[in-house]
Formats: sequence, structure tokens, C-alpha cells
Amino acid sequence: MLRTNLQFLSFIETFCRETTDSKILLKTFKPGHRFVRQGENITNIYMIKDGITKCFISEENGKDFIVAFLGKGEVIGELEALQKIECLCNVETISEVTVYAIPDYVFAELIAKNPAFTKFLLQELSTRIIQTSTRASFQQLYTLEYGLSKLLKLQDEAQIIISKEDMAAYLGISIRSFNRTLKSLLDKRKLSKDHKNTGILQPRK
Amino acid sequence: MLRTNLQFLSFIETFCRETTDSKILLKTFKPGHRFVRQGENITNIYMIKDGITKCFISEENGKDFIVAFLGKGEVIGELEALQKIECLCNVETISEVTVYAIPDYVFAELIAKNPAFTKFLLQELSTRIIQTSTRASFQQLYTLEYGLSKLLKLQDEAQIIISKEDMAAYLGISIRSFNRTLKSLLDKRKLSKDHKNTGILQPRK
DNA sequence: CTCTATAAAGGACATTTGTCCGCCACATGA
DNA sequence: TCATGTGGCGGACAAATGTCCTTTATAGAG
Repeated sequence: MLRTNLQFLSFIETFCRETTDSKILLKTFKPGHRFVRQGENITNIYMIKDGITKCFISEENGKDFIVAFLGKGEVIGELEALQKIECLCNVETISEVTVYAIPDYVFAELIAKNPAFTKFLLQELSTRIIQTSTRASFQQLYTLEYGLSKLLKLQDEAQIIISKEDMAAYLGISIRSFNRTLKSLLDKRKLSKDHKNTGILQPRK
Repeated sequence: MLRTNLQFLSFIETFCRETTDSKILLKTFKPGHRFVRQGENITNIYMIKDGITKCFISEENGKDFIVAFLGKGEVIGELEALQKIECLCNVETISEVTVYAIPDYVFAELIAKNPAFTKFLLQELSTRIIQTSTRASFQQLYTLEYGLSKLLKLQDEAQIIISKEDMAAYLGISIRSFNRTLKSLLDKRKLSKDHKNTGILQPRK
């Protein structure tokens, strides 16, 4: 659920170290900062060096859908650069986040001249398709309870803390449904002592 | 909704024509033939030369989710080749279909040695991510009625005929819900004469 | 033309999910 | 300590969707 790509990150870090005047900059954002806005144009591609972000689509009916949580080594803005289109998603930091900002012409050059880079990019894109399709299918065809329990497990394994609001947006449901389903899950487990108070869940803000 | 990529197709056709011993074969399948099976390994990448296919995930609970309808110039099996994994989806022909079968080692070689090919591939993958994410968001956050009317319009524009069963699987709903929503849509339009009998809808088989 | 077999459509009820709103816990300041 | 404001949770009802099964439409045989 929290995507990462450590190999790609270390590739970029090596590239920066070994290239004089790479034009790639480091930037840091505070938690809760929206550094990419849906509908706007961007001239950088970002790679996350550290921290967690959420990437989400805001629909015209006012609802948000979280496409993915992105962590170390994940790339932002590459679709927009490849297709020369405006941003599809908003991207907002959850924790404090440091990114490499790669100007789009440098990105284009890397694709043209650096087969290793291109290979990483192909890997990254194909992984995304797989995850997006698999998840769409899963969320459409299984019950919410099943989806939520899977999400909780993933969150537990990844050792990250996502607000209820964000989890609901990830599942594409209202907070009310989220709470209801969560309660019925916890009731079934009868793990009041073990889980209810161990902080899998976090109040918003 | 019906995806195509005519430029990519003509690139491959040119490549076949100009390359002696390209190792790429033409194959034809009858309607309703499942030529890629989820969970199996494939050693070819297919590009559709002509016809329409559906690409769908069968979940363990017996339900199917149609990931996409693929037409001319669309590629099948590239994710599996890039990641060296077994097939994610089933692919079944809807009409009679002709494909180019590209052995995986030829595919790998094209990526390694043919930047134009790689560029097409990057375009194709990024388009897929965009479409998959956008659609997942849309289907999660809007009402079925809205989604269905959009689907009918798309189908009408693409001039293709998809069975009700397939449309329901595309929308991730039961046929019962599909019929119900369709009826309420048609009632609202009061276009009984214009639409009900003009063959937007097709009985299964 | 009628009978029958089969597929598609729709009715009825159960379950799931969304919306609206009130209640409660907690924090803050007096 | 108590009053008060705020955010989060859950009750109640409405709307949407799934399941099951009956009804209707269609095609083919006699």
C-alpha cells in the first residue's frame, strides 16, 4: 500500500553524486503541504528521498480518491512529463518529506541517453499498472470488510500511520462506512486489549 | 473505453516488414477464444492487429473484473515480460482477432536496442496508468447511473457492441444492478423509439 | 400455430452504504 | 471545578446494490 522503490532511489542518488551540475535539487516540505496540484502544469519530476506522501484525485463532486501512498524512491510527475499533460493528481506530504526535483528536460535526457534509467522507469510504470489494476478489481469485487481488513494488515506491516479520513479515501468510502466496518471487524476479533489501544488508528490531525 | 494505439501498430508493422527473420508471427483467433490465461506463464507479447479483446481478472470469489477492452495496436503480456511474472489477467477475443506474436526475447531486444520502440512502450504504459487510475477513482466516487451513462456514450462513440454481461463486469456490478440502472436511465430519457431498438444493447452470445 | 426449452428481465427481500444529525469525550479557559 | 466549544463517533433513516426466484420473451421443433 505504501509504495517504495529503493533501487531507483539509489540509482538517482548515485547519478547526482557522480554528475557535476546535474540540475537536480533537493527540496524539503513540511507535513500537510500540497506540492503538486491537480490541473496545474509542472516542470519538475520529483523523486521522494524520504517521507510519506499521498497522491489523490479530487473529483468534481467534492470527493477525493487516494491513488497511492508514495514513499522512498517513488516518482511523481513522470506521467505528466511523458505525456506533456497537466497534473492528474494532487500530491500532499503526510510526514516531513525530502525530494529530488528533476527538471523535465533532464528527465527527457535521461530517458534518451541512459538505458539504465529507462529500465528503472519501465519497471516502475509496469508495477504501477499492476498495482492499480489489481486494486481496482479487488475493491470493486470484494466486500468492504474484506478490503478494510487487508488494508489494516498492510498498514500494520508497513509500520505507518494513516488517518481514518485517508484510509476511507483510499477505500473510496465515507468515514461513516469506515467506522461502521471497523467496529464490526474489531468486534469479531474480540481483541479489545491487544489492538484497540495499540495505535493502529490515529485521530485526524 | 476501447483502447487503441495505431501509431504503435504501424511501428510494429513497419518493423516486421523491414526486418528479415523478425521472429514475429501472425496468429488469428476465433471470437470467444481465451488466448491468455491468468496465472499461466507466457513467452510471447501480443500486439493486436485487428479485432477486439477483453482483458479481465477473475477473482477467487468467482467474480470477474474487466480491466479494459483492447483493440488495434494494444499490447498484451508486456507487464508480464517486464516483470517476469505469470499472467495477471485473462484475455479473450470478442470479435475475430489477429495478433502479432512477439517472442519475449525479441521484446527484450527491442527495448535494449530500439529507442523508438521504448518510447512507444513508455507512452503506452503511462496512458494505461492514467486510464486505470482515472477510472478507478471515477467508479468509486460516482453513482452507478452516472458511470453507466458515460459507458453507454463511450460505447456508442466507439461503434462497438459489448454484451450486457461484459458491461456489468466492466462496471464491477451484478447484471441485476445493471438492468435496473439501465431501465431507469432509459425511462428518464423517454427515448423509447430512438434508442431502445437501435441496438446499443446486445443480448449475450 | 402451438408447445416447450432456454435465456433475459424484473419483483421482492436482505444487505450494504450514504446522509443527516445528535451525543459524548476531551481540551481549554474562566 | 465547571462551562463551553470542537471533533469524532454512532443511531436512524434513505438510497443503492446483491441474491434469489418468478415472469416474460424468444427461438426452434413438431
